[in-house]
Amino acid sequence: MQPDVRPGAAALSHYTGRVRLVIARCSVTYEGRLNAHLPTATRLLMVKADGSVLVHSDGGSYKPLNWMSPPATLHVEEPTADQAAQGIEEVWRVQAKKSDDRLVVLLEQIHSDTHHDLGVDPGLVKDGVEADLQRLLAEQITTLGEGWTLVRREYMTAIGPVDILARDGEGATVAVELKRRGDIDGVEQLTRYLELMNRDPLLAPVTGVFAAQQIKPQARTLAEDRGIRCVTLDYDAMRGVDDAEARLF
Amino acid sequence: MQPDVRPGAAALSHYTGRVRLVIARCSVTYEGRLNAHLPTATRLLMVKADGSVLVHSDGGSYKPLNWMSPPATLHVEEPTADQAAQGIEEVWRVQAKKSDDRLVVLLEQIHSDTHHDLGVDPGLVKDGVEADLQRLLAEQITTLGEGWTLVRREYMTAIGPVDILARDGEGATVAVELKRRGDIDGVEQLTRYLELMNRDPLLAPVTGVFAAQQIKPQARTLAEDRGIRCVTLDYDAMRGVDDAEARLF
DNA sequence: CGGTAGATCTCGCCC
DNA sequence: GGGCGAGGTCTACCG
Repeated sequence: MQPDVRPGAAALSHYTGRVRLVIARCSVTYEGRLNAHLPTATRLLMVKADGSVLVHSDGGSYKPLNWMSPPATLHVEEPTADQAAQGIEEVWRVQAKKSDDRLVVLLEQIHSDTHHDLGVDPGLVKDGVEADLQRLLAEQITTLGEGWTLVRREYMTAIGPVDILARDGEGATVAVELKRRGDIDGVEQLTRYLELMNRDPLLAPVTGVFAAQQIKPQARTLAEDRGIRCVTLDYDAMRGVDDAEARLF
Repeated sequence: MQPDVRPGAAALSHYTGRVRLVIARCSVTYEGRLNAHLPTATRLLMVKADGSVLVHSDGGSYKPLNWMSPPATLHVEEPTADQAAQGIEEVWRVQAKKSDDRLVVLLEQIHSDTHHDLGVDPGLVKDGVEADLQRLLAEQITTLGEGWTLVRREYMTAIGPVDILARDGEGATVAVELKRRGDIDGVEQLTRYLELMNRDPLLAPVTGVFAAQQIKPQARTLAEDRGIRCVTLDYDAMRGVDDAEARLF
């Protein structure tokens, strides 16, 4: 297996500052693309070196209840007399640098406040995303039929790139749209490409193949109604072939 | 302004357990829908009461470098002799309960390990999402033209709900698709609705309006090519009208 | 439970 | 920087 190591993968993680963790009873207000408010409760506040702030509760998923995206600046203020009378100990104003989005945190009881050095992160190495599927299918294009040949991957058109352009056993042109999960959007996308390419007398006629690890029934129905062939791909099997071929060299 | 308080908003945050925060030098491997690996570095590990684990670096945005979604179970193991020889102090195996997704964390140096009680979170109150825009446009349907009237919001069809169904000044039926940001997907969505509705002799002819706070050039081109009118909405102005009307009562 | 569509989407790429 | 597409999308809603 060849992991898809992208040089940019680590580029966003090169901050070398410190992370600040605060456990506090607080209320939080976001004003920007929408308005969002969190009533007072005890939460985890994470402040990263780029000024971004994450407000987490115990539960939910990886998405914070409320947050400010980087780059941003955190200003810590003393409470006003009124705020102090309500038990507020600190006021955080987090201002986005590239918009007027802002996050205000009113901290009532600070249970814990720590800083930690994390250093540079080497970043994530991924394998098995659509790009890997595309590489494998391009290498194993005869999966789609005997005598098929690859024209090219990412064939550019005026409205975007066709995942794979190929020729079938009779030499006819085929546009292949590839998805991990095939749903209606992918069929629409392929349909737009086919309409455009079939208007080009140098390319027409072009037929379509919708290939995915899993194709939803509604997407299959729509595709077949439009004369688009649906193919379910077995990623593990394709990867197995890839590994077997690699061992030959 | 009437905030859109959804009773379900807090439903996911009712866990009353503790959050565990660990700062440690570690490597992380995820195996599931794809494979993803993090080489050794110092990171923040967050373990929530539902067994979910978040691996954060200092930087990026709110998305963790790697994670396990709830519900999951965390098993903490002693290192094998080999692992101990490599300096590994603890092995975490995080297993998803509803799939065979798993996350393995090898902890080499644990700098900090704390637990915190957060309690129940009341959840987020939002205002300004598509639902709010839809309510405002339905109330101010004459924004789209003199003499226009509302038929109904969320008009159900066989393939999904049309955001707003209205009649223009001449009494002709109009389907309105509403977006905060209008791109090509929204045009495709409206096109599917229009095709379906225009096959129904009781409804046809139905024309389309694509309304959004911002419409991307490619989406506008596609829409106008299909005879769909594009309207840019001013949410602040619409909210201002709403507030002014509210003050009359 | 599955399907659809929204999101302060985030993230990465290409122009 | 904008546009576009993918995502371990996540999340809410509706059948």
